[in-house]
Amino acid sequence: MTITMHDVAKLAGVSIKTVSNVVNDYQYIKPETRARVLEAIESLGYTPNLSARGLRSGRTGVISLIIPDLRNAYFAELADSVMRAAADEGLAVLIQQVGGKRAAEIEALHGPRMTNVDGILYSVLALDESDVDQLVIDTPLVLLGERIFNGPTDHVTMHNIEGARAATEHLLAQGRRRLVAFGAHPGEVIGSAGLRLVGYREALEAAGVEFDESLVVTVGNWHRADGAEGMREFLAKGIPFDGVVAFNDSIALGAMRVMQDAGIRIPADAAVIGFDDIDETRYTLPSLSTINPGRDEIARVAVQYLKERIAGGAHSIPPREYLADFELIERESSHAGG
Amino acid sequence: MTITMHDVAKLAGVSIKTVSNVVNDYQYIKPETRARVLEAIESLGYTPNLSARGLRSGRTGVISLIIPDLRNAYFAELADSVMRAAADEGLAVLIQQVGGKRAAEIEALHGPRMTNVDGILYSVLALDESDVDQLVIDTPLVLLGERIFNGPTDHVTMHNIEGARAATEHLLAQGRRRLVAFGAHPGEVIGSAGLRLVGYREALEAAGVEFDESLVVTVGNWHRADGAEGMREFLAKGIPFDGVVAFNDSIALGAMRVMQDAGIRIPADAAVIGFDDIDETRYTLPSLSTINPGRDEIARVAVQYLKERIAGGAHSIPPREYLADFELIERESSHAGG
DNA sequence: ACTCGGTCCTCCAACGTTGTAATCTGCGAG
DNA sequence: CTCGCAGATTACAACGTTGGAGGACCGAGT
Repeated sequence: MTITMHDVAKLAGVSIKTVSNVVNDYQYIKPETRARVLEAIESLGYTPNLSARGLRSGRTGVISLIIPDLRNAYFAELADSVMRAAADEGLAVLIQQVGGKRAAEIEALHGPRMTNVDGILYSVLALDESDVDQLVIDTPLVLLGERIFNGPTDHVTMHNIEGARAATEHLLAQGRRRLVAFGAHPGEVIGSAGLRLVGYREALEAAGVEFDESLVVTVGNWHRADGAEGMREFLAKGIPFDGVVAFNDSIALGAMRVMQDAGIRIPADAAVIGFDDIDETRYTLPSLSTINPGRDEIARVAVQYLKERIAGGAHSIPPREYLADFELIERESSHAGG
Repeated sequence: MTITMHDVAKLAGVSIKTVSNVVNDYQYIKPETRARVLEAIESLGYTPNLSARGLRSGRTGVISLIIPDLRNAYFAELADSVMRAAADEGLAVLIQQVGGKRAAEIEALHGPRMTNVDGILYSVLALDESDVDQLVIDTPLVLLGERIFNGPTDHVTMHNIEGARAATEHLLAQGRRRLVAFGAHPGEVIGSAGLRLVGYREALEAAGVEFDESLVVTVGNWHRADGAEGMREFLAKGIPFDGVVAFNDSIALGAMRVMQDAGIRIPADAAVIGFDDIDETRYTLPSLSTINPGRDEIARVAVQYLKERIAGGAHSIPPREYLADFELIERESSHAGG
């Protein structure tokens, strides 16, 4: 039923190994033979069986991308970037959603799915530095995002502290002084939330503005709904503020909506800036200023690193760290004097 | 280096076939033997090699999801729904982005990646009914979305005409009479755009409102940017209107933004309703009324159909068609008398 | 004429698993 | 005490491919 190399070989009058050589671009093949084989492949509609290839060669041409949740626009766009970068390298992407659950992340790293995959891109959310042991696996692995630095693997991420600092400075430069740090995770030091809070504090300090604990708002998950709820609770306290540094765009948008319902004008009464530059920030009312974390660059470098690990062995060279450039994107939500 | 069934078998003192039987839940195994094997698996950290399994059994446990683009929120949410449904069935999902390009869609259906996959969920965008031949493949295939009806495969989608009709009637019921049909694709009859336009016209006719060609606005791609541009061009013509039936949420949001910039109050001056119920419609200002197409149901049924095809052979039973229930979600953008 | 190195191609085994069919054990019925 | 049968396990081959090694051919250098 299915067409194999044997069929192609027979039709082309060569051995199956020659067919294999043609398919794999082996250099010593007579142009004439190559043509004959390609013609046979074409006429039979042959496609290589990737399971067999994977079994024999140990390579499947598939990499896994472990992310919390595609519903979150940031991760959807990250997945998009990764898939484009992977496609350029001839790799397919198997996405695994782990919902930010610890057990699921570990399972994804160690489960049987992994033997079917040449490498893993893992956007860490649930694990932290105490889990470094979990990262020691035979499959090449590249980490995305924060939470684990100096682990045993390559790590590609953004300049979190600097980005948050730039966002904060941007609002401070407009004379805003009571800036809400929106999206904190209490006790977290090393994750995105922790680092971005550091950048926020650095900016305040550099500007000589005193840090006010009551302006730090915790938002558990970083979805729009959580942002809306976090802002609702914060407004209920009646604490005055004139700006919001949100640690991601989704919660910024959720918060903006609640602020507007409460009659707060953006940016006149309070400026807002987010993080991630997801697509919709361009089209909201007002459009949302944000930090572009260099997602395409992150994806490209991460796939590149992974490819090198796949080619050279998971632990052939020491772990690398790459920090992509960020960019502050000024939109209506933080227009000076707006 | 890697641990195989042989290692497990040796440690447990059984044959490798028994290990295989345990792994595959074969019914006739002494509980004691099973326990011994499981213990060996555990202590060695054995995971089955899916390439080998795939080669031998013809099943990989992976299905492919072909979609245009994850950046489009609708497809990101669809992918999310599909992955959850698939995970419940023990299937992993390999997403292939084809960017709405014809060649890429065909390649995805026929390329070598397909031999590595048990079945395909294909959200049709570029192909149409003249391409039905392309759909005749050995791999089980379930179609999502419009464009191809009565093809050789199962087809799961929504009630497009009825949904669009309900959306239109909703605005008509408020006394709106000059409703823009936003997102048309000229000449397309059978795709989402074509069907939704039919629903729009049906509703007008039922209400005795004359159809006005000048209120039909073409929007090529259904991204936010295209919606913004389409509305900008439409407004430039100065044609009066009091409502917008947008054929998807993304273009509705892009359009809303442009309308607001132009000083049009929503819903006071013009009501807006979209299609898809993507997450962000809840948080925009104003929040967007929309048609929930039953995405989870579509995903669940599609995966179910596919699983049955995988179990029973791609062409074991005649093609089925399933239309999910839709729901009209009324939000601020179409509040009566708003 | 003989060797050598480069081309081009083929043979064989192996990757790790599961389908098929065969074997073996015990136990109750005849 | 044998037969039959269900339960439990195993031997063997096969899935389609590629790595490794080797063979045949050919022209050039000695």
